Amino acid sequence: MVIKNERILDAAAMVLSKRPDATLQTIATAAGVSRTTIFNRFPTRDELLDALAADALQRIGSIMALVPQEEPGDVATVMVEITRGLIPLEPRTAFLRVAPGHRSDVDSLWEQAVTPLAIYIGTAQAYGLLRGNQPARWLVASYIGLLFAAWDEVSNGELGAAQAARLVVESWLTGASPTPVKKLVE
Amino acid sequence: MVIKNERILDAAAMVLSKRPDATLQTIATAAGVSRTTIFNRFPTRDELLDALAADALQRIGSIMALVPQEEPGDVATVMVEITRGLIPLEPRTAFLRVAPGHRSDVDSLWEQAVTPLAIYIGTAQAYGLLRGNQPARWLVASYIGLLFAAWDEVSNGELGAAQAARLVVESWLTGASPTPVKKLVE
DNA sequence: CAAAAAATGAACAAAAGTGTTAACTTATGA
DNA sequence: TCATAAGTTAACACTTTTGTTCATTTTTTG
Repeated sequence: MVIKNERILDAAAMVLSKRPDATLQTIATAAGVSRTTIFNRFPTRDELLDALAADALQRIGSIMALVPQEEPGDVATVMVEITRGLIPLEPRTAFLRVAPGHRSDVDSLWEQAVTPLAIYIGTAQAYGLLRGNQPARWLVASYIGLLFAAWDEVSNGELGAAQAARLVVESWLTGASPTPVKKLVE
Repeated sequence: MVIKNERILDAAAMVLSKRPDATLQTIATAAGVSRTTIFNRFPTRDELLDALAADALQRIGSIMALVPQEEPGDVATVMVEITRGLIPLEPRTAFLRVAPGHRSDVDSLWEQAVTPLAIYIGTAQAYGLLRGNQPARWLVASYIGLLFAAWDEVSNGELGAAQAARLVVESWLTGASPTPVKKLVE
């Protein structure tokens, strides 16, 4: 019954993203499961949080792994693709920004999950496809910042997933100024 | 001795931004103060958090209030100005993204603090100074997202305050593409 | 249908955190 | 310097949460 684990993780991710200090009872109720069952699956609270973080980072990593590592191709196309993949992850990953009590290596795991994107952005800069007068690190951070903003808007119901993905890439690439430099794909 | 209140709020903001579930003992230690003293100043934990949130939102609101409400002027200049004001607020405000247990009206107070910017952005759109094909709400959200990203980079020591402010506005206005539409002020 | 596996509820101990109180010490200022 | 205010330590009761145990019920599956 691995399926019930999913229900627990699902509920935990949802509840914790709103209340990082939520109790196991709250999570159990949200999962439609008794508190004892959670302890059967995850011996301690921390292990639940670990599993949750590992799962979330794995999901993010597997999307990030889709970016090409050799030739950068068309940046807009690539970014739209991964953004479309990342946006729907929100329910299971948004808590990462918030929930405490994780293992301390969460930061380095995050860094690791994002590495393919960082490499890609560095390469694209080298090809002159992204501006060279900003640190590659900032280009990554700003993209993630926009992704988080989009996650919020989607979870608020202010944006749909497809629209959000488009806005993130549009904003990240061409900003808020009128008459963008070039048209985005699609 | 209002000054000691400041030390407590300072420490609380710092500690809570890293660990939203930090105990009062942790905060007290970080403030170099005994736990009892905190209770003398703030009768309950929630009241401390309330005071902290109110202070943080007031700081943000007072910077946001600087944007012109009539003629939009030069958007880049305006955005650089408020961003320069917002970046240094990080130590006292970053916890807002994270710390739970606040009064439930924190969201609406946040909305309220950001309203001047939202109005400004709407006006600038109407003047054709910002792209019209994105919801004003997203233009606000994306700016905030970039601001948060910059807060992180500054608190990591990856960026200096001045550099961060410049990057936020540059990214928000013109994005990551090469050959920006127009040069930013300064 | 019957056996096995899993989930539940209830009760309990242990730990951690909040909030209170009181006696003691340090700082402040008239 | 003396009186007052403020801060500290220590102890305590209370509450909440975690984690455990076990008897009972439900679900799965052969």
